[in-house]
Amino acid sequence: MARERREIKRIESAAARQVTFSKRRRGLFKKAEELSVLCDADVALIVFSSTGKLSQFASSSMNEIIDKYSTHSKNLGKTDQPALDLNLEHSKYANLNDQLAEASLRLRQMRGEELEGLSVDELQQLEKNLETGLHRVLQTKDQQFLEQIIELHRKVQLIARSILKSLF
Amino acid sequence: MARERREIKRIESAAARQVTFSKRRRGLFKKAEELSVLCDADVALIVFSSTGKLSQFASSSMNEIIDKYSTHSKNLGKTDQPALDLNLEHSKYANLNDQLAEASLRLRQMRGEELEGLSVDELQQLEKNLETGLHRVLQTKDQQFLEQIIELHRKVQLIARSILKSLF
DNA sequence: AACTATTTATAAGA
DNA sequence: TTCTTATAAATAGTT
Repeated sequence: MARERREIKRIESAAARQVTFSKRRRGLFKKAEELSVLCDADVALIVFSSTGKLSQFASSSMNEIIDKYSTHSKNLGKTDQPALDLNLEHSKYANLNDQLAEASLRLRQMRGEELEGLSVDELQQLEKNLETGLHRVLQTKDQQFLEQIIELHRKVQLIARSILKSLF
Repeated sequence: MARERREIKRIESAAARQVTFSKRRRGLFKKAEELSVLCDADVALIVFSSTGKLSQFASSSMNEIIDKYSTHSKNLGKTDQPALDLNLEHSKYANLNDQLAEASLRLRQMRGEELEGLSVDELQQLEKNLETGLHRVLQTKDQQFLEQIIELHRKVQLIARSILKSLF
């Protein structure tokens, strides 16, 4: 909604994604609050950024709304109630475990390990990711070197000046 | 945002409130989805109209997000923890969560994102890992190409033989 | 539900 | 991150 229309798909650049996230999150929370006030609605909004940071809004109490939600959606549910909490705890844990296993595998594969099961297409995707990553790392490293050189230059000049001053 | 600016306070007329609720609810859900897609965020939105009707949106699974929310907010929470087991469960869970966050960060860094905090030494280590990984991926890909070529050769020969046989 | 005059949100740039 | 500004999008009141 601005200088240019933006297609609704994942923003690849992490920096741009972060900027857009900040701006749109603010807008979304504002609209959520406005809806709750204008229309006397009960609204809960939970947002986790891609880096895992939590933001939340609740027009009343978050727990209250979540409870209300659970009751509502349970009406259409099928799970019998006895060990629901335990099951939930367990599946939560198992799910997280799965995600961790997945992430570890990806990491090992980026290090060139456990490539046996991958198709040629998957290998090529991996290659592309590695090349992009390598390119960005090199760029960042160069940038840091450059900054250090500039800083050193600055210091040398300062020293030179103070020597000159002390001489005359 | 239209013919006239509307003050953000409860709309007294039930009819007008209902109309505005419909329009704004649609807008809010659209924005919630856009944020989740554009910024790769996990978003959950629960709305109860003033008449008690439920609408919901979740970028992944509502239960999953609510679980994640519960764990997060428990970290800063005040609720007294009656059972020791729950604490144990929770710290296990939190620990796993930390590990996952760590793995995700490493993955993003291998893709060349979030390099800002890294020292030159860390960047060089990352570069070395990427080069090693890339080298191994290329080797594996070549290997697979080679195997496919050999397999094709074998098949061609089989076909050639059977054609020869059928001719004589 | 459709139509627009306006207000708001926001993408890009600084 | 914050500000600015041109433009896209949402929406209040009307039909």
